[in-house]
Amino acid sequence: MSLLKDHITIYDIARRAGVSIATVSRVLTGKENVKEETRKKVQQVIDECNYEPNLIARALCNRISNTIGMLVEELSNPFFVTICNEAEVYCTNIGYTLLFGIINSWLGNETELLHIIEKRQVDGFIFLGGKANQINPKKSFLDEIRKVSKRLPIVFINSKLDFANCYTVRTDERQAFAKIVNYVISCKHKKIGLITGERGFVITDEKIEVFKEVLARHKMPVNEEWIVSGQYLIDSGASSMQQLLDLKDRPTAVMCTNDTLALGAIKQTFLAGLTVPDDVSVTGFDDIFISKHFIPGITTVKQDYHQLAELAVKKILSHVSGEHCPKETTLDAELMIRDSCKTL
Amino acid sequence: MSLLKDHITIYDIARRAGVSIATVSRVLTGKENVKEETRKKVQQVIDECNYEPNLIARALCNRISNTIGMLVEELSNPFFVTICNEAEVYCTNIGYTLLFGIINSWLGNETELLHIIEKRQVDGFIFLGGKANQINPKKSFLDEIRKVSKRLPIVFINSKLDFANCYTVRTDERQAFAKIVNYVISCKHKKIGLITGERGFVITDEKIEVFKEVLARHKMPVNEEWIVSGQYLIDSGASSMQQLLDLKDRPTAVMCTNDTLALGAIKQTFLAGLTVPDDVSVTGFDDIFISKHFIPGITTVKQDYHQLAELAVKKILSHVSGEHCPKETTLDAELMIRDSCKTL
DNA sequence: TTGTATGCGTTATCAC
DNA sequence: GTGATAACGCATACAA
Repeated sequence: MSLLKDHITIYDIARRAGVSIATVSRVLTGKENVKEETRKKVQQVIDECNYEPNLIARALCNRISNTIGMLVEELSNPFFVTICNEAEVYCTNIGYTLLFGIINSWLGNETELLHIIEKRQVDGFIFLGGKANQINPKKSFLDEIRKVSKRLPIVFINSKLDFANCYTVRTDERQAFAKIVNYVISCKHKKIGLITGERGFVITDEKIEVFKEVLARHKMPVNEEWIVSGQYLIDSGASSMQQLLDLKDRPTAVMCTNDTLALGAIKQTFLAGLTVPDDVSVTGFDDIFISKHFIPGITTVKQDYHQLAELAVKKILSHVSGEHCPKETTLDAELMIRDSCKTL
Repeated sequence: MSLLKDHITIYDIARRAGVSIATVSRVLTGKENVKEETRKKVQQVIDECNYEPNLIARALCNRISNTIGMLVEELSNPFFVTICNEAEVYCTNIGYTLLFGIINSWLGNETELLHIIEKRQVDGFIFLGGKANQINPKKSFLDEIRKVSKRLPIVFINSKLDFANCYTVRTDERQAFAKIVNYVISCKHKKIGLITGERGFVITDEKIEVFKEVLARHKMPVNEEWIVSGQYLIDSGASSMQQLLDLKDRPTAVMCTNDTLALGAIKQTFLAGLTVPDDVSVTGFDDIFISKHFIPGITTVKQDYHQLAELAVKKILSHVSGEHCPKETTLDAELMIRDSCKTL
């Protein structure tokens, strides 16, 4: 039985210091005035005892837990992990703690996971991926989000739901993808293919739109046969690529809507006995950590992971402390030119 | 001000159901007897109101938070992430929540991070990597762990510290590494090199020992020049490989103490104009997700991520509930033969 | 400047 | 089988 943790409490400190618990609490929070002399004495006792306030008790008392729920689609995706990492580090530094919920791995549904975490009295939620990323989320999901958002602030990373206390931090993916499409075109490619993940998601459909728009702007025809959609998995990227390679008239450059797909596409190209970028150029999106180490280094677009994460947390904090903060913040992305796409 | 969350409490339920809060609490916990009729009535009100008990209050009352602190060295390492993912999912399913602390990214030191998390009244700690993995951790660190372990159970994944409430779940890395060394030898390689991460860590030094032992058992001489140590980073694996390639008499197979190093080693081999496995064979350890997708697929050893994570959590639970549980559990690993190591 | 008393939302120990 | 009531550890309004 380890229940008996016989922790030191504020009462112990008060007794040893010869003051009331109110005074101890005052030096703890540092908000109210305490005579310097007594403050010192109390602080000394605190140090001697290695006393640490019980954050659970404090949370119950304050109705603020200094805790944020983070619902992330999939930790196995390097893009998501990096953001979680950044968010976690930032939170730790400001005395917050993240409670993670991993959507895809959880057997129940997304809103159920939301409730499980909400029971722990988080001060807000951050959404990264998941249903919030769908073009047309189910009404039941939207209703639930709307209800929760009445109680707590919610921040969406790279997606957007327009309810009262909902915020968004996102990369301007339209602009970012336009950037890389333009780059590929500038490499003199006339026959450009596109491999995507699941349709019906913002991160997919937006890029398909942009792809077509930019080609149109350059008076280049869009060959629908060269746009192949699958899932956001390496194997899916591979099979999509094979599909393109099998074409009689195949593209000289294949763009992918994320790096995971590009990884699969490049792999498949090699397996087919061809080389990237000599036989076919490939590009990605996100700049996950392995992209610069892959062979060849993947030309892609780098999102500002750090800002994405930090701003998401900051929006929650602002909301909680009653400060005004913009509902939506958009970030730029950077084109990372490496070796997987060559100039013809 | 969102402080006013006007949550529904157990009092509201009690009032609406016409019973006392004690009765509501009874149906909530389900431990004590309640007349079926009143139980139904109360449950109905609970459902109608979508009432969810406040876990913060419950934790304060029970002195059990249903929360576990997980200190992980580095979330950017795919090996660690996978374990965290597994642990998180298992915890969610049993009503627990993990509080992560990311050691390397945290500016302070490891024990400070430990205290930050302990303030949240976690029921135990899981350590993954970090100083616990060192062969000779500093005394100050050991003292701190010993102190904390008097209050809370601690589980080490793939490392071991021998204090009262400390547990260990680990892959038998000695046996596992011996397995792959034997495999490489069985591929007729006579000249085998070894690339490692930082010395002074269990995961490194143990493998070096095993490497030498197995070679000796096969009456093969150990060439110290072929053992090159660096850090557990892709770039380090790359530069170590270059060092080996620069040798007049170089090995035909290069083993790495983890997959990250193998990634770098293979990359560098290609950059040097050579190919894996035709010019040099390479092996890894851990089987991170990208290893099977790399070109060539990396021959490596797969740890049982799922068991590693689940058993760690279970040991905490057992300890908390006063059940006996073995101090140490050892798991087997599986040799994953792919394409990066060929038979001569 | 400091102390007393109350509340935060539960669970658990008593009585009844 | 059920209902008061006292913890749990802290912050704070109000008094002194």
